Amino acid sequence: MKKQSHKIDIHSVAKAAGVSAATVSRVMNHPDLVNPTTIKKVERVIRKTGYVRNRAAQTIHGRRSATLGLVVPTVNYSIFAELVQSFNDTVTDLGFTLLLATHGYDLRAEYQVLRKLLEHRVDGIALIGLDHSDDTYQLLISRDVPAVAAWSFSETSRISCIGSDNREAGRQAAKHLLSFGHRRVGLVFPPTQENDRARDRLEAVELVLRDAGVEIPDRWRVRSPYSVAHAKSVCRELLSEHKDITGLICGNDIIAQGAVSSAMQLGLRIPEDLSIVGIGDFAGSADMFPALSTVQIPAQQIGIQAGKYLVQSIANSDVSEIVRRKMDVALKPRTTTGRAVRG
Amino acid sequence: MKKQSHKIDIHSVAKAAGVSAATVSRVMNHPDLVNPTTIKKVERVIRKTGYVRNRAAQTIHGRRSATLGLVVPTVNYSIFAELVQSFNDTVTDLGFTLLLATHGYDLRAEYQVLRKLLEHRVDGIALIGLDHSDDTYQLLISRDVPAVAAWSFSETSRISCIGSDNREAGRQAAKHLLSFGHRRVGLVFPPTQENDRARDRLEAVELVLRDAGVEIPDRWRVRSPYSVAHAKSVCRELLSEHKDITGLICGNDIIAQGAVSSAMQLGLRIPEDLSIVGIGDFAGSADMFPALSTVQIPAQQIGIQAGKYLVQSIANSDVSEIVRRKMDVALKPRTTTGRAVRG
DNA sequence: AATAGTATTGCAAACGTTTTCATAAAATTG
DNA sequence: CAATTTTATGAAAACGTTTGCAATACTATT
Repeated sequence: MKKQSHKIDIHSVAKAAGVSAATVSRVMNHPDLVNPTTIKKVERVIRKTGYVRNRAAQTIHGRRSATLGLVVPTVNYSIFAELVQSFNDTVTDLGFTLLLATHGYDLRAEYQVLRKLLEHRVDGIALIGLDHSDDTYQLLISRDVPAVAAWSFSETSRISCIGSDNREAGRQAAKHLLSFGHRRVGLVFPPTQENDRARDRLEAVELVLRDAGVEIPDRWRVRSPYSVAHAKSVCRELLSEHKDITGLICGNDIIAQGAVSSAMQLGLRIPEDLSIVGIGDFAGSADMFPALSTVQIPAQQIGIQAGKYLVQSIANSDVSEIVRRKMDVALKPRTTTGRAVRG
Repeated sequence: MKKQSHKIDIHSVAKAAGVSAATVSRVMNHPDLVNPTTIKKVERVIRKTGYVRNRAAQTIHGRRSATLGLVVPTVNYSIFAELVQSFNDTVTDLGFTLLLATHGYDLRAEYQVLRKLLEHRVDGIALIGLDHSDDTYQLLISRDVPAVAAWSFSETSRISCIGSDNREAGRQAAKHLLSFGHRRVGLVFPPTQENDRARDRLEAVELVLRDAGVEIPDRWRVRSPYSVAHAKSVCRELLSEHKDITGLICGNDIIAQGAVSSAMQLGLRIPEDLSIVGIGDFAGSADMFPALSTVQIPAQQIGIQAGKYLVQSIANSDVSEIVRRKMDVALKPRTTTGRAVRG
């Protein structure tokens, strides 16, 4: 019904309100500089005409684009769901809009999507983890756009990071299983090449086990991408071939869910016959049955902190200084782990 | 190392390459119009200088912004995960970048985020479902931006829609339970006010049950938001107070997962003591244990189709014509449902 | 060799804002 | 009441592209 003649720009609003374009602009951006009566008048016209301001024009003028880029490996499952949600909520409240991109755990693709985000002149960038191509780091630094690596923590990161120490997460998972006396432990992890989270976790797990004198034969080490179905299938194979395994450490909770499912299907009792520990504590892990023992990574907090940090460093335009914030992991012993009875 | 002096625009590239800005522009947008030798020359300079083109300037000129807006209720859990992922993959391949916004099942908030997306001059908009505020519909129509309602299907939708018939989904879920002889059935659904998917499903379920002569007392009808923890807690209460219930129909798979979890915790055997059916078939539902019986909504297909449709109708700029595409639902009988033994 | 076409390039206007500077009106001060 | 400060507004330049038009340099045709 209110089909406009399609050229409602700031000037037509200005004309209709009997003011200049400058005033309309100020009504939207610096209302404190304009007479309250004028504001009312202009706002009524804006509402009546259905004027929607053009951020592109604003951006081009050199102002902020009011957008933030978020690059995650995937939005499948709930792996990064809490992070995306809390990051988005945080920055939305602060007036930003989210440009989301995924790369499917391919760092070459990550570089490409990052470029696209920068073409749109995002005011800041959040990435997952610290494994990125050199091109990616170059680009981030040369454009000096505020950037933050979420999810991982490292004292030597090349850019700011807000996240957890994945080594610590791996360590806690392994120690948890050891504490129940498990010595025949299987390892189900995703490929670790371009994934510092998985790599750090796995390395720490192996270290802890070795230090405890626990030897893991290669055939107890299996690969699975982050997919319940895949994990379920590789675990079924592993568990049916090696019935002496009493514990499973999984690269994340999605894999652990697959592991639990396969174990139950094989008729194994959890945790009497088999203990399973995940990493992440994704939404739902606490409430599945049996409740998943896991090492919590505070995804929601990380999202909030990353969002706030980014917005703040945009406001201060203090891009140069690197900030590193460690978010504590926490063991969440639940019902998928227990004493090794067959041990 | 390649820290630029920070003013690399199309003109500096042009100068460095010894051509005009127009030519540089054409290299990026209409390479067929420029001499291959010149292309090479320009591309080398682009690479060397690290020039990243400014989409805002392009957008402002009236060209497309190469962005698409996607508005979903939430990205928590895996409810819309597959849709977001497949939509994103599809439109990314076609050269678009995704602006994502969430509204937390609040249609007032939805209007606000929609406005923000339009400020950024997205070339198209995808929303979830058909319940939207009048303001939202007004805005969509008055700006005549290509828009599509994903997830739901209705023959009388005010805008294009690509999705499933949620009535049909509800019908199949109810009939499935009836087919096993269940007559004492609990209903666990989210609030239905601003959620046409939930409302349609619930209405259809009630209709089918009534037609079959099955009466559902009000105390067997419970509300739960889409959260495993909430669903688990309300189901525990429901099931422990009303032990004669033999079947549960859940508003979606997340609720169903909570239901399964609570039932198992209460020591109920599934499906011997209690059958549970969900709606959605989210990633993981097939692989949990017990495998969830559910009515599949082809999320991935919907995402792909919605993406393609939007891009196409942008290319043809045929905004006016409304397209409605129905995506079939499919009952996926798995192991959480079976004959009513206590019936 | 002249002509007509085609391929390649540059010039400059246009896109819709924001902001600096200038000015006019109103309020404050002595 | 004059002088000064404050408040409110407008004119116009600037932001970085794209593209219509015009011009030039080739190529093919007669």
